[in-house]
Amino acid sequence: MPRETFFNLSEGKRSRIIAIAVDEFAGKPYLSVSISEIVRQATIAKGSFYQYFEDKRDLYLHLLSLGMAQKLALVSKLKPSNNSLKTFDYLRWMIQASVQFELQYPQMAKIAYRAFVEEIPFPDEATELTNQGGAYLFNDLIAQGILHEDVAPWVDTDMAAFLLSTVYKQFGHYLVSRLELTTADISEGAFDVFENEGAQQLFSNLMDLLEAGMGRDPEIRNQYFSK
Amino acid sequence: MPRETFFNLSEGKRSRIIAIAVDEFAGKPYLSVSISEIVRQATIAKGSFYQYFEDKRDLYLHLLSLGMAQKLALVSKLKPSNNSLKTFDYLRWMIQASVQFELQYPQMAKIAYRAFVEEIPFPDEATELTNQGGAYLFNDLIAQGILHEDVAPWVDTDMAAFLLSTVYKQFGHYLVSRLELTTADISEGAFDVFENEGAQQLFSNLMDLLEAGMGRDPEIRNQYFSK
DNA sequence: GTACAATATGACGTCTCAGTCATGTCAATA
DNA sequence: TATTGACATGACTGAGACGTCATATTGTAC
Repeated sequence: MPRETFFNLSEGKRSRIIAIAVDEFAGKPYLSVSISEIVRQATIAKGSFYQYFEDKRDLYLHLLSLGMAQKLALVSKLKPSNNSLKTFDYLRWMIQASVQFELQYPQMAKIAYRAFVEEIPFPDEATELTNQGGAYLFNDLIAQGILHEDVAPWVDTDMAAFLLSTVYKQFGHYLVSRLELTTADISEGAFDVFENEGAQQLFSNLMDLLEAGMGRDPEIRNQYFSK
Repeated sequence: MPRETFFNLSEGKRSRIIAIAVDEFAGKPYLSVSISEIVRQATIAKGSFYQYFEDKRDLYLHLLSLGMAQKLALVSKLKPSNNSLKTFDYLRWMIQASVQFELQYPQMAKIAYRAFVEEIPFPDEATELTNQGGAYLFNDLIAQGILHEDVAPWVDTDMAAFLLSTVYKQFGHYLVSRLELTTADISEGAFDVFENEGAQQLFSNLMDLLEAGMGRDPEIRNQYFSK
């Protein structure tokens, strides 16, 4: 946790420092981010930094938790009022919301992504913060889906969860390159995946792919029961 | 390319240096790997290193190309004599071969993986070396699959290629954790995905998932043609 | 206006890094 | 034996890293 001094700072100064730090940690691996560079950009003294944060790790974990709070806020806002979606509708919503977050807060998303794929010197604390979106979420979803007969019973729950969480984590990247979105397109939340036609078509195609594979297609189901 | 001096070294010394370097680059991001540490472990002088390699980048690119050569060799060895596999059989083979490589040369696989997901200061040269396994391969595969009527025509080729290449790159990690393989299990090529029953079952389930989703299932096909 | 706490500062210590270079070693050749 | 050239060495440079600390400045309360 940042020191009290940091929270006593003026809103402007605080957010300027955070913005610069986010920029740095989104752009380089943890080990390559330099505190000296951050204080240079923020035009604060080195000593001031260490009055705000215990150390580099402290700043980094603070950014991660800020990002998670942002994501939670966005997801709550986007959550459909209709509470009992079918499995694949819910899945589609989850993926869309996650992609929307990535487009709206690309730097935060990148920091979280780095926490997954790159090594940081303290994996435990970091994964504790970012574990939203891990595979266990999808395990539940699929297990429920099988119970509700949305998902075929022959599906290996664990494997399907792997597949979904992998897609979940990577789909944002793909969508950006596929739709050739520029930073201008997506800055300031200007892009809404729930509204954009191209994005919706991609989601539909993806869900068709997944659902046709895992849905209770009569053919497959018969194969299963005939064994 | 390493300097001539390096190739004049005794086989033992050369491979010792390479093994240590592979270890380091597999264990840390590029920017965090230290030449000083490598020469320390290899008990060679700093100056000697710079007689073998131009610089850090030179060593790294050499490792990448070694890895790609290893992969190519393994894949050629594993290639089934039957040359005209159906799309999904071919896909299954590709994924299995890739996973086998990852199990047999886990460090090399990790280096290549890092080249994909982490930033390195010279992306162009690196991706040129590692571009095997990129999405364009799968684009071709699916396009051909549609032509040969193995793949449903409504499938978005590009999207499916994204899905497959993503799975392709990540499945090895998953298999290791799912089958709870230890380093002892997989060292020295002791593990053969083509023989192991648990692995084969997982591959079957994965392919069922994918094929049921993308295969020419009559139901889906009818939906497509009725539009 | 004075006293005291909170905040700001940047030079500094200590460390490690990539890369250099003058010097040393040694085997093969003449 | 003398020469030569390939290979080995590690102290050194200059840069940059994280984190500290003595000092300066600002702000608040009386």
